[in-house]
Amino acid sequence: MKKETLKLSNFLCFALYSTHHAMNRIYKPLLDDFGLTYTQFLVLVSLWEKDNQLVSDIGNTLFLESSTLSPLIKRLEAMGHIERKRDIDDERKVWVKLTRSGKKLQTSTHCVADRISEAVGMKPKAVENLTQEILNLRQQLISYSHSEPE
Amino acid sequence: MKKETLKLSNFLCFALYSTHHAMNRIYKPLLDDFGLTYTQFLVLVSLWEKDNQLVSDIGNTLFLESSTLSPLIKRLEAMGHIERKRDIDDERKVWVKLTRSGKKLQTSTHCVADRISEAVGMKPKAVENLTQEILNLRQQLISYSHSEPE
DNA sequence: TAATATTAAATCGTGTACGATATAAATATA
DNA sequence: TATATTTATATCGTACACGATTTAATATTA
Repeated sequence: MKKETLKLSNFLCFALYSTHHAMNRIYKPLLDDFGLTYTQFLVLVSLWEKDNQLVSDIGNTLFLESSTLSPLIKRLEAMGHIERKRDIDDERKVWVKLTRSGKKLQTSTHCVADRISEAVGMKPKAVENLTQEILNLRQQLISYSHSEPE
Repeated sequence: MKKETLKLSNFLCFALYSTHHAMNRIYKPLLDDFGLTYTQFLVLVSLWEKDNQLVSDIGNTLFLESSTLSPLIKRLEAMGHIERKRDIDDERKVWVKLTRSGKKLQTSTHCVADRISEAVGMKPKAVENLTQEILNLRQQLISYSHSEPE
């Protein structure tokens, strides 16, 4: 029974890991049409929800470090989807704002969400429930991280 | 209500993505003590479950490509945890086998599983249920991928 | 048997991801 | 005011992760 617990199929972490990858494999070809990666798409989603955010705001929303976001945001800027602007009062801060092109992507990527929803193939209520359960777990893990110094 | 659907917090994919990362942040310092990354750990778990596998077997188990596994397995070999050996009858195939050191790690990493279980903080039955629901979703996503040529 | 196709693993290029560190600016303290 | 500390972002090094390609070996077919 100790053996049973060690089986890969019983690992909650592996379920999360492998299912995330399975999801990403569906997203990839869909986002390729727009020249976006999944993480770049997430940054745009967060900006569509609330435009004009600091790099650190986006990091807090997506749980990502500046070492991940800085190059990624520069790529989005190079593609013309966002603009970066230093804060006038506090030049350490960088504001990230959607361009016309970045805003337009919100409409044109509607089909992506539709296809994902189709791929998931669950009733909206079931999706909502599962999402909430996973978010509860995330909350629990983050609380544990904060409580443990190491 | 269209707007509501677009909120990041309602994205099942983002729940998976961010919770996987939250899990990884707990694993990392624990596995650091053994000089392992999470993916390397998964390869070892799969070998502890069944020793002497082909690179492609491990890929099927973990849903990873040879382009990910080849360098990773070489690192595990350099650390002395596994051995690679070409098949005699079919030299395209590479068998991956645990060394004494790799086998020993199974015992010494028991504490890692304990800490993870503590961090998750759910009853075994609840963990099992959530894991199964996520695995069902993975199965659904993979089926969809296979049914869609693109 | 020779030419072709398939297969298993490895390599290459791009893009995350993170910890550690650097840089520069703002704030706190002496 | 000079010094120290903190803060926001960026850079660097390492390791995934994937698709496309390569290499070498095996299998198929003409």
